[in-house]
Amino acid sequence: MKVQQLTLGFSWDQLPSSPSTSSSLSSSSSTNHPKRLRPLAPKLTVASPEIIASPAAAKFASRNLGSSLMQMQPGGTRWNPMPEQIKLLEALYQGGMRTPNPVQIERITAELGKYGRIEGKNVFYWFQNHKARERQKQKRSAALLALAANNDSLSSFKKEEMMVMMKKEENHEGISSCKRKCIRSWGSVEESGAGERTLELFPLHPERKQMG
Amino acid sequence: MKVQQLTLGFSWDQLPSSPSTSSSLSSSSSTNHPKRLRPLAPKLTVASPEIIASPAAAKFASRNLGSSLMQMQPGGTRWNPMPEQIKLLEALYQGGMRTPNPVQIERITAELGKYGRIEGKNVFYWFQNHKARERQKQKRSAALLALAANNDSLSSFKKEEMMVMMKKEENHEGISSCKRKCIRSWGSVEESGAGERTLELFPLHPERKQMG
DNA sequence: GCAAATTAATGATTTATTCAAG
DNA sequence: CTTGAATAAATCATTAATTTGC
Repeated sequence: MKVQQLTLGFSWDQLPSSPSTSSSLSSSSSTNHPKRLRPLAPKLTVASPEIIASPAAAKFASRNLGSSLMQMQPGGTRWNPMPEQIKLLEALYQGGMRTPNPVQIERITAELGKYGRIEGKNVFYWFQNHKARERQKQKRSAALLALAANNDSLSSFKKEEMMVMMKKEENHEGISSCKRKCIRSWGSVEESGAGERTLELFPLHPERKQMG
Repeated sequence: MKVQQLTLGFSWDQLPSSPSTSSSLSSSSSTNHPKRLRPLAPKLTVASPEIIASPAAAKFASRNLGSSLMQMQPGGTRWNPMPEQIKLLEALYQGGMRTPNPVQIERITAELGKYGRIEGKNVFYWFQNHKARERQKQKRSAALLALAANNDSLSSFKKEEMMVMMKKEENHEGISSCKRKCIRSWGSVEESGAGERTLELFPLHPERKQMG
């Protein structure tokens, strides 16, 4: 059934302000979505009691190493990333950076040095580890799925977590490659009396996420 | 399962694809097109017959939907927006529109149809893509700004060690297959001090498979 | 100047994530 | 907790634009 013949007055000035709530605007505009908190995120406790107080002090310290006074970190040797550092690194990672070249690492190190002692190798290792552990996450859930498929005892894991992971894998593995395609279609088909409809891809009720 | 076909009273219908417009589109007063002209002109005729088939139609076929006739459009290429269309869409975007609802999409489609063949899905995709890619740009420029804020200190780390490890990492990515593209994408070490050309901090296609 | 080869841009699809009603 | 609805992110694919060798 064609919905056509929109012989409306149609002034473009009205469009941006949707006549009916147009709530989708509110959810996606410039307001950054602060990643909903995830229950399972370990969140990497960076803060230990002996962390360097201010970024400036940290920077100064990083420039003037050699004094034993500067060895304020517990182990004394390992890089302990500051939250700001993690933030920038993850931003870069999400921007697509995987294996930065030396020039890039130098720049990143220089920037991160504002917030705490850091060397280029730390940056390099961080990318290496982050990349690898992202892959590990994927593989772990796949392995768990395989386990669950063959073994129903499953005593050592919580079943809730298992089900969550299985659900994630469902789309990839459960549905075979040939089948998971194309349930959607845009319906370029002529009307021709055919009963098939296209998948509704747009909210019929744009007011859905209208909530205070 | 997750997605299913809904039989709702709303479906996207494309504008009447005036079959005779191909010549008029390409030849009419097209001197004003600074970029992207002629949506219907096939560039090369190497194609075997099935290339013309649109993926949506193929999927549709694979899914047993009776489909007495599902002839795809003769000019079954993807939508290639006219400058006027882009101008209007960008105006709407800047006006705040991000995810237009079906009614809005219908109106926009009707309006843009004055300048060339277009369907509702094109409008929908345009907003989705534009929104996503504006976000990407924002992220990247933000990270670049953060990095550019500091360039004074150089970190101390062993470049040679890192290069060895990087080489290990890159082995499986088929760098050798691409000749000089990688130099552009990843930057080269020796241009560290030369020129003020902005170094690309992000690979264009980080995890992409090698090009054919 | 020109086509072939390549690159960058972006249209179109698919997959993963989020939210909250039931 | 499960599931439907919607969207964002990632990916695939095609085309305009650019480069390159003659």
